[in-house]
Amino acid sequence: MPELPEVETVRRGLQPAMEGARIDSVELRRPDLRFPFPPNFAERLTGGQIVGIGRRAKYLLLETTTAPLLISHLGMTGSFRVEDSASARTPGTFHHERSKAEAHDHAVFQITSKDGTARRVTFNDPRRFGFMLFANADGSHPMLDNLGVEPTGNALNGSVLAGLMQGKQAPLKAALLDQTLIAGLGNIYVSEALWRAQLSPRRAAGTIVKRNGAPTERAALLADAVRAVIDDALRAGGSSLRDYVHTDGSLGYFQHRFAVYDREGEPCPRAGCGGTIRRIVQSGRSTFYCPVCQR
DNA sequence: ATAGAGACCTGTGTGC
DNA sequence: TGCACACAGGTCTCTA
Repeated sequence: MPELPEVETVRRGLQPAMEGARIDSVELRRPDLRFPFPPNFAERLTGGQIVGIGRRAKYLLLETTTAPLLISHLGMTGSFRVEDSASARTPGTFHHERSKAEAHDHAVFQITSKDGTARRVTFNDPRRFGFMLFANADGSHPMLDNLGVEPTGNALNGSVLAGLMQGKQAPLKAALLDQTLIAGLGNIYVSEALWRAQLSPRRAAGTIVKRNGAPTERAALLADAVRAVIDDALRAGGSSLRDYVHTDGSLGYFQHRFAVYDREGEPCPRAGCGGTIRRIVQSGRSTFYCPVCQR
């Protein structure tokens, strides 16, 4: 489920329940996700208080009073859901429904929110590409060390983007997915941003930079497009394709506004373009674009 | 250094 | 209905 807008939506869903909460217990239903849970994971968290929940790129960061900074990634299919403990197991729920919902619940946090409500926060992840790790005592971790600029706020502009792309032979698609350059874009929003900027995903990344390293008009347009698509998706609560996004089980709705993603064969939505959306594979992953208006 | 392929996992949809 | 295959919001590791 997760590119930056989805992860940030999850963070915002967890925050009211978790910030300031006490951790009463942590139950792990298997020893590992993508990586093994750290030693004494549950013990180190239990009894602590959650100071805050943050995000860097696609990583969720949970600060507690008893354990090192908790770094969590949702992988492809990870999700959190928050339930009041009292109503978590609704009487009358059919057995098969429950077992389906709980089939891949791997970690369960029992907490008492600062309003006094007992809640259950459950991490579910069918493919187990997600993980939870502890950072070093100083909050550093190799996974966080080489992350690029956030595509939110005004950190990313034409000149910054030009600096990142200068000299790169890789296609724009691959460069935009590189988390060490820009941190948070994924397969959907790269396709969408390139459509908005009318740039071909196959174009060599370095071609949006002038010889002297200055940004071209294309670089400025692309930087704006990246920020705009992330911002729009955030305001729509992210995109829900196969898994729920929100911690209360509700869906994001940005998927209804995709211009090109998963729209192979459909007409390009750009007024007057007349092109047909095409799907190609770049470094093993689908890219969607309009070959007529994206150059 | 840099670009691409393969690997990690499970579920779902498609076509025969 | 079964079965094989392709594909899925990510990213780490290995190879040229």
